[in-house]
Amino acid sequence: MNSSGSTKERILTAAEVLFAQRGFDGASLRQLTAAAGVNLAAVNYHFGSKEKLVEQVFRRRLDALNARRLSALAALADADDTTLENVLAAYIRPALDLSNDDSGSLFMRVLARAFAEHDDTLRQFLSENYGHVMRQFTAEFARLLPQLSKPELYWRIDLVTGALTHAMSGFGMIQRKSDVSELAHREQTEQHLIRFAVAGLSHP
Amino acid sequence: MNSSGSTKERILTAAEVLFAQRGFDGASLRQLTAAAGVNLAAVNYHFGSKEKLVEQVFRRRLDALNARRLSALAALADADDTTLENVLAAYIRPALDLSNDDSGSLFMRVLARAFAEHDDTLRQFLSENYGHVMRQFTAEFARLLPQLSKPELYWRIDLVTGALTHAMSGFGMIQRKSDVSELAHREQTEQHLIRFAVAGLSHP
DNA sequence: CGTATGCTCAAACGATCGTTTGAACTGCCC
DNA sequence: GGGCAGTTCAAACGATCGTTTGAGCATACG
Repeated sequence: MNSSGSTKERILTAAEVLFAQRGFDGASLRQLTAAAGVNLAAVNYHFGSKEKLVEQVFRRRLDALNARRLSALAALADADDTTLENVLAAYIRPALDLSNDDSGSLFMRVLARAFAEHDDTLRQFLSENYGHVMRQFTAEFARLLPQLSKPELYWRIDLVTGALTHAMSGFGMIQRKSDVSELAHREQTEQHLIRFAVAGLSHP
Repeated sequence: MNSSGSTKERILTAAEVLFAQRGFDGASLRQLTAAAGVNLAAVNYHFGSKEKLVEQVFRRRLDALNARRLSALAALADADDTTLENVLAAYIRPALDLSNDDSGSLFMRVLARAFAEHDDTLRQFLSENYGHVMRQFTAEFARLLPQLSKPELYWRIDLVTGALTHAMSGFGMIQRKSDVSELAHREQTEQHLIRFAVAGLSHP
């Protein structure tokens, strides 16, 4: 049982863990509130419903994640340094940083689950609130890869997104070896993802 | 309500549709048996439990899918024609063919859901029954890409798997245009996936 | 001190879940 | 026709779900 922070924060943190482990439907409010060390009724009191709790779990992480992505992208434009590698890094690095945060590490899995569940309500929420981020990065890719037709570019971005979502949510078999530091592993991971994405986006 | 085939077949087909739409937990036996036009108790009578029904849904499709993948790979070896493109086609084409089958088209989504759900029971079942297929293809990739270290190769296969799973389960935004035939669209898709995978696997 | 406000609590609500039961129905062999 | 194995059926079981309720507790303000 978690016992630090406010009731709301404890619920959000416990929800993130349990949603990642068992899914949105699979994690019950009784398990969740027990893990958070709060009363069952606290969820409906503070969030209104389970569905609104799910939204808040996304908001807490995605607001920070996408703000960092956009500011990293803006920093590249300011420095006149918008190479394909750098734009990809602006997209990938904030997500990998999140994986370092002990409680945030599970969030990418929650996100991947949301994609897999095809829940229209959730997809619409994500599209409405964070679609502009993807649109901004897509525009940058289009500028950097002018030789690609629109459909061709969308195809490649779609495939790269699939690969990154898969990898960052920890589906794969790649695990950190004990003789590699956490920092070194993250930088290795970042380099793998970026080089793969560059190849996938810009191949002839 | 479906009304063709035996009770078992009707249940399996309805289950595939509903599992793809609502997930394994989200689809109830009552919805499922109503859609199949059979009695609620028929699932437990014919399959023993809901969990065993899930296994059978996978078995029915994966047995055929992986047999076709392996025979396509064997055909390449016989013809002495094991290029990277051809090996990837042997893996991808049977899955895309499945997407054409009206009732099979949802199965790749079911498979992607299974990945996302991180269910240990299901993952173990898939690994035990179909792990040898992935191992055989991995060995072929290792032979065709001798310049890559083992970890490097695994990284790339992992990322390619993510991209293909994502794309083939229809997560992406790519839809067939009305002025493109179904056959032409599938061949375009296949070419996109193969060229992307070749780039991701063999980039310098 | 009194009371208003924000929060927590145990308990209960109705709904829905997977599963089980025992009777009814089917087609086939003796 | 009588009996039998295979299958279908409506009904019920206990468990668990999200949500609601109303009493109780805390803290701050007049």
